[in-house]
Amino acid sequence: MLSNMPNSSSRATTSPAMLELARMLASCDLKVTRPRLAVLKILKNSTTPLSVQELAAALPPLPTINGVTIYRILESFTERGLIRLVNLRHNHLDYELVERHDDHHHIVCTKCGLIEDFYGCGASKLMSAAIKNSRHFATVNEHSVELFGLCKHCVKL
Amino acid sequence: MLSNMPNSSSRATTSPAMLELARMLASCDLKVTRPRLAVLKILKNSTTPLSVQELAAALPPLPTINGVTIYRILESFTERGLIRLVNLRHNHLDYELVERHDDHHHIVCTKCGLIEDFYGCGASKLMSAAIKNSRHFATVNEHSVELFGLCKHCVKL
DNA sequence: TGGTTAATGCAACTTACTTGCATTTAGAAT
DNA sequence: ATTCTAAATGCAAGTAAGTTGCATTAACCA
Repeated sequence: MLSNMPNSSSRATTSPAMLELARMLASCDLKVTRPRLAVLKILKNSTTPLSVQELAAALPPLPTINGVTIYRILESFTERGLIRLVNLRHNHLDYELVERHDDHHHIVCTKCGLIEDFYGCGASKLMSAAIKNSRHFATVNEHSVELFGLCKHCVKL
Repeated sequence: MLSNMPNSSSRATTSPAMLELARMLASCDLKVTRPRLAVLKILKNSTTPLSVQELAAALPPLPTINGVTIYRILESFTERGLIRLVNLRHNHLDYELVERHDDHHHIVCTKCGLIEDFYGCGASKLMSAAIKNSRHFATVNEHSVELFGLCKHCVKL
């Protein structure tokens, strides 16, 4: 059923990368549409989390995707856990793809905004400890960890 | 010099609590003004981080504080490290007071939004490990950790 | 007690985001 | 393939959020 790609009538190449994106949508029970593929592609290829505006600016100019549609797509992706909002202390939230293993975090330079990824934060211990000590919580299954500091360049300034 | 409180001409009581707030501002090189005291008071007394709108709604109705002023106050407080923005996955950022020891984090119910605090996340180990493995970073001095799960009430639903 | 500079308030503006409704289209059934 | 239906998109309009410039006020230092 993934063979019926949007734009199947056009010259679109339906590359393996596009098939992978389509599979990601389908596995989240999201219909495979051109705007959704475009948004997902950008997030997949981005090395950093993106603001709505950055994302919108990165979309192909034609055929245009309505701004309203972008908001609705981001909302549906977030609902399905395909993407997530992260706070890199840039005074707004950024969207990023959620990976399977999901122990992906960031170090952010508080001066220039440089972002570096890191994986594995040992939060499973923390999560079980938290649940033990918690008054009101029954389960903890997700976590976010971000570190803030100065990159090698900014530390010299 | 803290004795010259704003509204010193009025009936304001200059309570010890207010003096404490004034001291917090002064120690950040922020002039002690009525709007700033009001904003700081709300954040100090709140048990949870607050959105701009929640904060604005919590301000005393009279004398009114202009919306522009609220934004500017929050900006100046953030610059001086008096407050900080946190992402509790409520689709917006919330402001909270920064405490001295600063190892204060949250567990958030992904269903009802309940927030519980926890302290001490053992991030110092993580931070030194991160700096060791980092390609681009020289120092890491702040961190944010939030946990997400289900509260005892929502887990039954 | 002034004087200086920063903070506030106000008006106008830009940008961000939402809502309702008409149109299109993906995906399932035939 | 063709048709059907619900969901997704686009468009127009509107609301809310956040910003900017400038005049006024007030904190706080000498």
